[in-house]
Amino acid sequence: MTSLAEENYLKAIYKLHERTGTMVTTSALAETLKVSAASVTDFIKKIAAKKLVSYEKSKGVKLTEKGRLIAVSIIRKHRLWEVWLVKKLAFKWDEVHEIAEQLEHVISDELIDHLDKHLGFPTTDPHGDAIPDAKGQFAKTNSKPMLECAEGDRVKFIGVAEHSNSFLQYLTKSNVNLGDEMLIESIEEFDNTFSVKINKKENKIFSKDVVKNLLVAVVR
Amino acid sequence: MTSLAEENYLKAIYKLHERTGTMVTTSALAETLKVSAASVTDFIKKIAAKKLVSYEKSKGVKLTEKGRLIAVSIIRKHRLWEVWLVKKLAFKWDEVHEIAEQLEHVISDELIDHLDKHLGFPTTDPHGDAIPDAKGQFAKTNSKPMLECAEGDRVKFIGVAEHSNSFLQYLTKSNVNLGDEMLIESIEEFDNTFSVKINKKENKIFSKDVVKNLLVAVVR
DNA sequence: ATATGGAATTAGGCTTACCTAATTTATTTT
DNA sequence: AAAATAAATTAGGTAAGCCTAATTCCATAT
Repeated sequence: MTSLAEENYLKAIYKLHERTGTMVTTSALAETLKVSAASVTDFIKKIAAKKLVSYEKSKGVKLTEKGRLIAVSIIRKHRLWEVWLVKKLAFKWDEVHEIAEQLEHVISDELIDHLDKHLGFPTTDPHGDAIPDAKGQFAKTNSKPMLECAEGDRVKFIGVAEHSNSFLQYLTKSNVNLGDEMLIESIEEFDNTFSVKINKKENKIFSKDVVKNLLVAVVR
Repeated sequence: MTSLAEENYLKAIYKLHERTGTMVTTSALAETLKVSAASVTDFIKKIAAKKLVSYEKSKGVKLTEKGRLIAVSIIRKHRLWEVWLVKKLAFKWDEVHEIAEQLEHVISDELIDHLDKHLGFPTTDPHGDAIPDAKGQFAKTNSKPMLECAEGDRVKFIGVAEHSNSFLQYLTKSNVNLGDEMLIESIEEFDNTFSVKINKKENKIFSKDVVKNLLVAVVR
């Protein structure tokens, strides 16, 4: 049995590790889970005893394979529910996170299998994040932040590195959508402002804060 | 805030009251919730303090209007999710209860509104139970157990009084489905065995245990 | 009116997941 | 290398929701 708290800890550890590539610290977990550091230390000991994480005292934690599989299954569920909310229930991409945070904890493999089928076995969620398969495998993508592109690159906008509502709403308001093709016409060297032509029509100016969070795949 | 335990107590109180028409006893709640009577007494005091139930010591509890509204909203969610599971995800009517028991606790009025719309505002669930509206109102039906019908009655099968998997599976196996039209050809007075013609085609024999759990509406 | 058996409540505890305050450990700065 | 600072851990506690055992309440039969 995996409790709600356990699922949330494992997911948080997974995401923090993905972001930093290092062991996950007590303070980082306390921060993301909005609990005290003391609570984290406590809890970590329990899940370490269950072999869900390996724990080096005062250094941090890492998921074991067992823990990773649970974390990935939660992420799979979260992302499938997000697809459902957007595709079938007509929610906007900035409205689905909190609801999916609840739905992801519903336990039923059959439910997830049926949902996956109902959605046509999607491989990415509404923010462009990959949906792992039932075995915990991610299809690998070749996306990178637009910030790393060069002038003249023709790219496709396939994901966001930042999931805050304000960023998502900024994109919506600017009529920038997943799947858009973008031609990078010029880059202002001084402040990394990008001048981009979208879908061969409109021209847009993106600040550095925007382009570092736009994930793109180079076309051709 | 309403906790998971609270939602389950309120729902159980609602259903037991619906069944018996009287105050709900500690032992009945302990039985349905699978907890000890002592736990029930404890918990009842807490929800009584929150004015969700009125409690007469050693006599039982009754929902207040506040408590009833919460209970009904859980039932509404449960039944809408069941419709979704059957209509959209192709589950069978005997497979949806446990999953809906989890989904019913997801909190988001917007989600339920969107789901309701996605399903075309259904008024009954896959077992024929009425789905209350967002204000907690039930459309009233004129169903009764087939046991109360007379020979020659032409009725429509619109619900089940018993939701056990074994009964649902018996009906499925017998190819008896919600919406079927049934003509009661004869009733064996001795043991209340009913002889019924279904959809003007097949003849079926139903035992008393079956006919008391088939809810029907008289046609014409 | 009283005894009795079943239902309900009280008393005292447990576990989970959290907390604050105090202490220890690790990392930087001087 | 010692001192200062930041991070992590330990100690001791809380609330929710459950438990068993002991006690009290209540309906019914005598």
